[in-house]
Amino acid sequence: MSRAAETAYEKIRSFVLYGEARPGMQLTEEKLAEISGVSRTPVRDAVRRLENEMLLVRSASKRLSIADWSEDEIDEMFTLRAMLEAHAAERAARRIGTADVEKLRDINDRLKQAIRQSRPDIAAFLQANREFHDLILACAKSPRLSKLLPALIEQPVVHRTAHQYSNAELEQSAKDHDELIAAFDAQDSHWAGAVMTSHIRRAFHKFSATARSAND
Amino acid sequence: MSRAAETAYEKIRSFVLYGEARPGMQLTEEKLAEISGVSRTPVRDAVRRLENEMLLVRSASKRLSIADWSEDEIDEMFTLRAMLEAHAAERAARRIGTADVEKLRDINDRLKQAIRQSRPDIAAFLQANREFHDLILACAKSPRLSKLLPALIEQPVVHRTAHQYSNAELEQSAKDHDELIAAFDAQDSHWAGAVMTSHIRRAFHKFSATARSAND
DNA sequence: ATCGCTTCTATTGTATACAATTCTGTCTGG
DNA sequence: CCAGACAGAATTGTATACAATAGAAGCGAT
Repeated sequence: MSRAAETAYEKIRSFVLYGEARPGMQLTEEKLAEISGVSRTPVRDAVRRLENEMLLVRSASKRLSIADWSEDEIDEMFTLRAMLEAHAAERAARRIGTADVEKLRDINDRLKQAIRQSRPDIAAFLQANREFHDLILACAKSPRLSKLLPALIEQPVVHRTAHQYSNAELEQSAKDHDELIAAFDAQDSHWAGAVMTSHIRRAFHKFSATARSAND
Repeated sequence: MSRAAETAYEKIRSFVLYGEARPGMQLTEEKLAEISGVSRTPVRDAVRRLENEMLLVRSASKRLSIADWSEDEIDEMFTLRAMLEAHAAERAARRIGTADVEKLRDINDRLKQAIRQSRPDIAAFLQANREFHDLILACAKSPRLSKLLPALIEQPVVHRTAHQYSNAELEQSAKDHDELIAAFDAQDSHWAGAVMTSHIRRAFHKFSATARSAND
């Protein structure tokens, strides 16, 4: 994807995630072209990608709208993500080298710095967290997994969850990462997988709890 | 995807799977347009889909070629597929109704018919097998899973495996399906998941064995 | 002869015009 | 007042021409 298609992708994506877009909202290719400042051709390209990530949905007959996930779908998303990220951690544990373990340590240090302040820097936390998980995925060396997982990590959900975290919960995340690093050091794939599973499933329940209270 | 894009998809797909295409072979959008008899625009569309299914790969700089999976990638594919199909079976076991269980029985009866002949009809076996697994996936009622799984069930691999099956192995497949149906009847998700796991992993080892002997 | 530069060619990316489809609102007959 | 059909508008799909970019070939200097 070159310049135009790539910028279209990014603009549309941030419009959907951080802009004034609302779930279920209808869109047209032309509007999106306007937003991203390119013609419809690269827009269609970007839209295909976003459809695959299931951020956009093509309604009954080809009309585009912004995805609106049911509670069951979000549960399922977390479950699948837990399965696949645990699997990624297991693979990574068998393949990772000391250099990459060091990198993970560095990233997690930055993550700790971000949260150990009078007011935790959630953006920096999310950034470091993302890098951490991405590096593990890279160490798993599975093209397939790398293609599948992004479709399960929906930024709106991740964001919303992180912004609800208490200090203790942020610390727990950092501790999970420490333990993952320990498991990688020991090249213990079972351990790594188990830590990753509980790491994700804790996030899941945090998310559910806040979603529930928001709906009351 | 309407007419042109859809026909392009199908033509390219069958060219890749059953045509004179070879793994690693380079392709150009124009050649594909020629093959499918439409212009490059819908071809690009189809190519995107096939890239997502990882049947086509975009090499370093945007050049297209036919995917060529390493042994490790195929292992990984089976492992992921086993995880996700087992999960689908578990979900289905909790949601399936008697009508759909009946349908599964019918499909599996057709499958048995196909293999219980002097010369088993592998095409009919594959067809019924596919319907069986598709119906389970539908009963799992998870849009996400439905999007993810197809990227893991590569037809070349499935085909190659099925054509190597002995009569006993074909029968074992049918028996697995019978047991899945029993698990669904009992709404026992653990049972269903376990049967599915072993069903897929057996296929995996059959595939590996024949692949290994073919390489000697 | 080889390395690096330049030019040319092949291939992919983008814009635009037009065709096909689907949606919306209005009108007519009952 | 409602159902169904029709006309018009909006939206998506396709083809084509052209632009940008990557790859290959040729050329000369050392």
